This record gives sequence, structure tokens and C-alpha cells, in this order.
Amino acid sequence: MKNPIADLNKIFDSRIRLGVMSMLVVNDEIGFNDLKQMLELTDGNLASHLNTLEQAEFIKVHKGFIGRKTSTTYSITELGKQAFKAHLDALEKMIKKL
Amino acid sequence: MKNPIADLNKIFDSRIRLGVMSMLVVNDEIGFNDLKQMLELTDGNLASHLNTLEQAEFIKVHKGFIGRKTSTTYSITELGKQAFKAHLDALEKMIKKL
DNA sequence: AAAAGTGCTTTGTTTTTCAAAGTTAAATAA
DNA sequence: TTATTTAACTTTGAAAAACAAAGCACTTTT
Repeated sequence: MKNPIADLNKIFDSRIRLGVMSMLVVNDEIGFNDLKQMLELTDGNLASHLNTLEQAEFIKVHKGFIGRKTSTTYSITELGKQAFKAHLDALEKMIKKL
Repeated sequence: MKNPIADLNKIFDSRIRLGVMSMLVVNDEIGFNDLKQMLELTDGNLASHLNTLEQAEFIKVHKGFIGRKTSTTYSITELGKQAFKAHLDALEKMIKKL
């Protein structure tokens, strides 16, 4: 038998980062404020988790405008998709015995 | 839309506690040392996570003997089963859109 | 001009995690 | 019988992570 948790990605141990990724898998682009409201987070908390995901190159930032208002949105990268899928696969392997 | 991570159980944010539970769901009883080896943990680390799960009444301890050697084993409680299942359901809801 | 929104960064506290060492008690080896 | 080992912890302390709150730069709305 092998260690069932070894294949889980440390980055996704955080429920918040897990939530961000799960939202970005199904939405091509999501704004900072939408994430903030959906996940019920403070600005700083969200920003730092987004930063972690960005450092890992699991998400990408897009700074743009809606009209003349700044608007920052985020999207998942290919690497992010792969890593997230691998994590879910590892999770499934742990629990599929049910 | 509602917060997708709100229904995740904080206790299962930890990969280690998640691993313990996933093992206890499929095995009626597991020994301290078996858990330790499977999850590759130090005594103290495992003991403290087991303690957290016990405080929550998600697992139960059985102190016994193998021959005349002490042997501590752990099993999942009904409450533990329910909580774990609820957590997995919440996880699934987050990601089933895939 | 004042107030408010966006998207951060910085600061500092609290919480969590973890390894290492110490502990107790029994078992076995010397 | 003394020493060592194993099991299963507890305690200690340090490092890492999470988080809220405040500050900031910029722009828009009032």
C-alpha cells in the first residue's frame, strides 16, 4: 500500500484556493470582486491567495477596463488545469473505495 | 449563487486528517503504527491530528493488547462517517460541474 | 470637493502545523 | 537485574499559514 495523501497538491490544501480554482475551471474569467463576494473574503485575504496561485502559475491576471473603470480578472492556465485535475484524481483515489 | 466552500468542514482541510478518515472509512480498525507508516508521519504529529479527530468525536480509540503488548487502534464513529460524507458531498458539488 | 469603489500591499496577530525531545509503561535482550 | 527497545503519547518551541484591518493609489460618482 502507498501513502494516500502523497499525491495531493499542497497548494490545494487551502479551501480558498480550492474554491478559486473550482470557479475558474468553469468560468473563463472571473473578476476580483466576484471572487471576493462568492467566497466571502476580505480584499487582503483573497489577494494573497490569488498571489499564491499566480506564483505557481496556476492562474493568470488580466488588468483591463470596463468602460473607464479598472477591472482585474483572473483565469486558469493550462498548468493550473492539469494540477487541479491531478489533485482531484488523487482525492478520488483516496475516497473512491466508498 | 452561493459560497461554494462554506460547506467544507474545517477539520478536513488538513490532508492528514483527510487521509486518516479515508482510511478509517474502509477499514474497521487501524493501529497507530499502521497509520503512522502509511501517512509517513512522526508520532507527535499523528497523535495530535488523531486528537483533533477524537475531540470532534469523529473517531474512537481502542486501547488493547496484541498478546501482552499494548496496541492502540482507531475506528470511525457514526458522526465521523456523516461528517466525512457531508464534506465529500460539498467537495463534489464544487467540482462536479467539470 | 467629498465620498466611494477597485485592487492591492503592508502590518501584526492568531491559528495551525510539525518536528524533536521527553515520558510512561511494558517487553525483551544482555 | 540492568539495559534497551517499542508503543503511544505529551510537551515544547519554532516555523508557516491564514487572516483582518489599515493604508494606499487611482478613478469615478455625487
